[in-house]
Amino acid sequence: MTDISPLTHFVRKLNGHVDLSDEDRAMLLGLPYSERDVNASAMLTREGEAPGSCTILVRGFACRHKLALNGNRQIVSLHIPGDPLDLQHLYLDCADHNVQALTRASLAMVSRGDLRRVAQQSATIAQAFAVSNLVEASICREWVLNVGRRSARQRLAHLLCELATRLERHGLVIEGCFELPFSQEQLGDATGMTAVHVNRTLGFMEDDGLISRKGRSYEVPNWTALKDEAGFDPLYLHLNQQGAAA
Amino acid sequence: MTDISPLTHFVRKLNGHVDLSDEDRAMLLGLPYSERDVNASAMLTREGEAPGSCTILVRGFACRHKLALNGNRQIVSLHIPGDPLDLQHLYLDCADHNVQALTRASLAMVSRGDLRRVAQQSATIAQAFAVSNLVEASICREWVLNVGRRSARQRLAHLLCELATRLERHGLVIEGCFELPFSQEQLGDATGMTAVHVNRTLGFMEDDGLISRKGRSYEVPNWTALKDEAGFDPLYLHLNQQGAAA
DNA sequence: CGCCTATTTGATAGCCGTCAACCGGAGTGG
DNA sequence: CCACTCCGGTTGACGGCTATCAAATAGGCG
Repeated sequence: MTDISPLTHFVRKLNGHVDLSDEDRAMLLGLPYSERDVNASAMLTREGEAPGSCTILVRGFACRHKLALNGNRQIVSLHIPGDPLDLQHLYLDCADHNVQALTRASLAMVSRGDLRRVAQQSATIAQAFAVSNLVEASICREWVLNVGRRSARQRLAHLLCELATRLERHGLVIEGCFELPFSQEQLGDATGMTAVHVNRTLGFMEDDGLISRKGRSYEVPNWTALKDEAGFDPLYLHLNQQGAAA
Repeated sequence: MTDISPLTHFVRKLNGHVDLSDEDRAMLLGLPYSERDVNASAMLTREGEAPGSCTILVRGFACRHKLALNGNRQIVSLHIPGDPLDLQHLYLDCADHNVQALTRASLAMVSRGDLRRVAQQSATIAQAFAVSNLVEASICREWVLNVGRRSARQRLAHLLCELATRLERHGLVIEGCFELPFSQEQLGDATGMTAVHVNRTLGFMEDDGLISRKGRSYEVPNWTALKDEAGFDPLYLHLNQQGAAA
């Protein structure tokens, strides 16, 4: 398979969940899609809407978020290239959260009908979709733990571990360095903290040598130390089944 | 269908997610199962295990929970009669959380093979399983918001609203009264608070007339007031599609 | 009646939110 | 080229919500 299809990362992700056959991969890579570029902070879905087609994040970062009464925002998941952004709408008609781009992003729009079709033609693909949704749910459970029962420093450490692990699978971590194009306010919205406290806490973590930062790129000199600090166990990411090339 | 099958509540719940045909309901109610009674706080699944069969909660209450490094526990979901407890293990091999009974409970154990079979025979049932998992994920997202961005009082108010709404569908709320057989420590584990603070906060809510309590039974004199306090919008429960009798 | 658990209440400490100000870089327009 | 603006990051002071520690009370079950 050529590596230039916008769906490559998506297929690679699915292949990490189940063992796709060559035909499965071909079928997925052959899905008709239209590309769409959006600016940073573009709203992709609003709570209560019924999205028409399914979106796959090709380039850039996005999040799901919900709002409390007082306007406080809570990010409930972060998404990297290759992540489907509304696979759940194959089965649910109404969006229960907002989806928003965090950076400039490229999207591949695939029709629900076409996705349903490939899922009907291949039980393995259907299972891959199911697993994708279930892994998202597992990550969400870990976030409840993160936000509910860990200190500010542990929350951030854990988030960094998770994102690094997920990015690594797409080759986006090089020698412990990776780029997280999130503002500190966004990091706070993901961890249930204020931007000010994110700033301070990252500063302390840097003082302690857990991380080093330059702008929004992060370097982790000692992964073991960071993971121990966070209590990070990648089990919940369900990556055990290593997929090969897409 | 007779109303005495242990699977009745389960089928009714699925029927609330999709429109099951009469044959679908008959197929589900005809699933072979073995019943099992467990004591309060019995562990049903442990993180890291690979459950053999699927469990449906027939009577009593249960929860999923995870532990932080320091031993702090976070309950990530609460379950009432009719809820499947490991439907996700039709697709995932490894449990990413613990499942534990909170009261004495009756379980219906169904083999993964049998469940897979009915899902293959009826696309509607397969969809119902998918929706069940997705609704659980939606509830989990709401919990992230709850724990991350709401005050202690709002968290408890929201939890009460959610549980009352879910219980109501099974006829377990009578004139604003319902029974929540959870200790205050468990309520704290679900909302990211300590038992002491749960106690105080419930006391203040009672002082303010939002709820009244006798032991572990709760009465809500004014639902609108409680929902306003919590910022409760039942959209995320995806109950729009009202199922009829099971 | 006695044990054990859950609930309740009090006192204290600390993490984190809030408010506010300042700084720095990127983009814009004169 | 420089001034201006804006947004994000940084730092400080202060307060409040909630955790922690501790002890007393109540309730369930043998």
